[in-house]
Amino acid sequence: MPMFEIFETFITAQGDFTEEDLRLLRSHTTVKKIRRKEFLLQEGEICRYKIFVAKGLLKTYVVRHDGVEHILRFSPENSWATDHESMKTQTPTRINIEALENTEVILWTRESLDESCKTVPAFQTYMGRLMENALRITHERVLINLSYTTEEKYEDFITSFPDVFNRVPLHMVASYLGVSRETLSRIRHARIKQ
Amino acid sequence: MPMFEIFETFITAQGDFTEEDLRLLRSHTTVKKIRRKEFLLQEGEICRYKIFVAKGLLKTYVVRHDGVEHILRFSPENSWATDHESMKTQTPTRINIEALENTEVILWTRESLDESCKTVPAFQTYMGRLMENALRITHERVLINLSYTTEEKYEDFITSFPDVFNRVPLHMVASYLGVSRETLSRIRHARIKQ
DNA sequence: CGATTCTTTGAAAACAGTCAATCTGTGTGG
DNA sequence: CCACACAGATTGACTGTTTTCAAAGAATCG
Repeated sequence: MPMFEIFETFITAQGDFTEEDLRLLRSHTTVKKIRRKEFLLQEGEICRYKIFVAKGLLKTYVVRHDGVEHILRFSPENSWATDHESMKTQTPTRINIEALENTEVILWTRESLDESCKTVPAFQTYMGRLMENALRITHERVLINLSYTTEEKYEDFITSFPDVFNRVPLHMVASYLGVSRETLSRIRHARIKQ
Repeated sequence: MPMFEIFETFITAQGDFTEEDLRLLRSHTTVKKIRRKEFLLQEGEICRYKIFVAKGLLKTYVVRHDGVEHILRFSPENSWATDHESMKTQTPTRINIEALENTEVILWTRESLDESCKTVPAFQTYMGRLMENALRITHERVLINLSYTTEEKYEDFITSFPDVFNRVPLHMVASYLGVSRETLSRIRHARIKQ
């Protein structure tokens, strides 16, 4: 399926979009294919795009002073990635967005995103819901960080993101959960034996 | 200063509000005084209000099955509290909102909030910014949870929320950070000796 | 195959949680 | 004013978990 049609199928399920809406959205975006290990955003840059993943998988992460990576988010197909703050305030980002697989994305610049929201009200509504969801999920993640044991976090990840779980190496799950790869390996081992 | 005027002063600094806007907002809200240890929301209820704190201090927290409390947020004056999800979907909440001091609040119901957004565009704009900020702060908190040592989390709390820090007992800071009160006590002790 | 990348394992050390006892400060009522 | 209760903070001893480091074992890819 052509890349933009994937997006059309997705967005049509999220709200009431007319043919004209879809045409407008298409005119505001560019599509891009990137290969595994390529970056869509790197620390120090100003974030230029809001990214829709039509196919493939992205990881959003920060690198600490000592070189340790912390994964903030995985974005598989039909999900989004960006640094909202850097894009909005035009300040350098601390985050990196990298493809874990060969990936096809649809890109909005700040201007074209504004334009899309202005000319396609259903898109603006969807963007609002997207932000609400992001906030809900992030709140949930804070709560999980505070109150779950490492085993529970691991369980939760598997059930919450099964599609991601079986496409990424274990050490990235560990990075997402905030534990060492060794610990997660041992937890998985103990779990399997049950 | 009368309670609603505190809100007027605050909101006027956040956007362009006319006298008429402020009159409309006032007509959509109710004000309330609650005493220390009283609740504005309890687990199992459906959240009825979006809360602006004009004076005092609220804590938002969940209670785990084993009775352990996890504080999600402190809301001192000029900040907000609610369970957005429960309010939007009219489902029972898992969270509690309790006053840590005698507190004065301004309340919007779901209907009056919609009405305020519809009739006062500057208010809707502000609500959008409020959500963006909430998301930014929550993302930052996830990152802190993942990458900071307990000492660093404690430091960060002091500098990020100095006003809250010196109004709440240490064990609540511990609950917010996700460590035991004993550990935080020892960390503080070690810190003071430097 | 050779080179990465990823995972596992063991042992030691660092860290945090738990439990129990004590200490401190605050405010209340007699 | 004192005694007491109460909430909060601290401390020590112990336990349990996680990290770290080092080495070795799979698995994958060009």
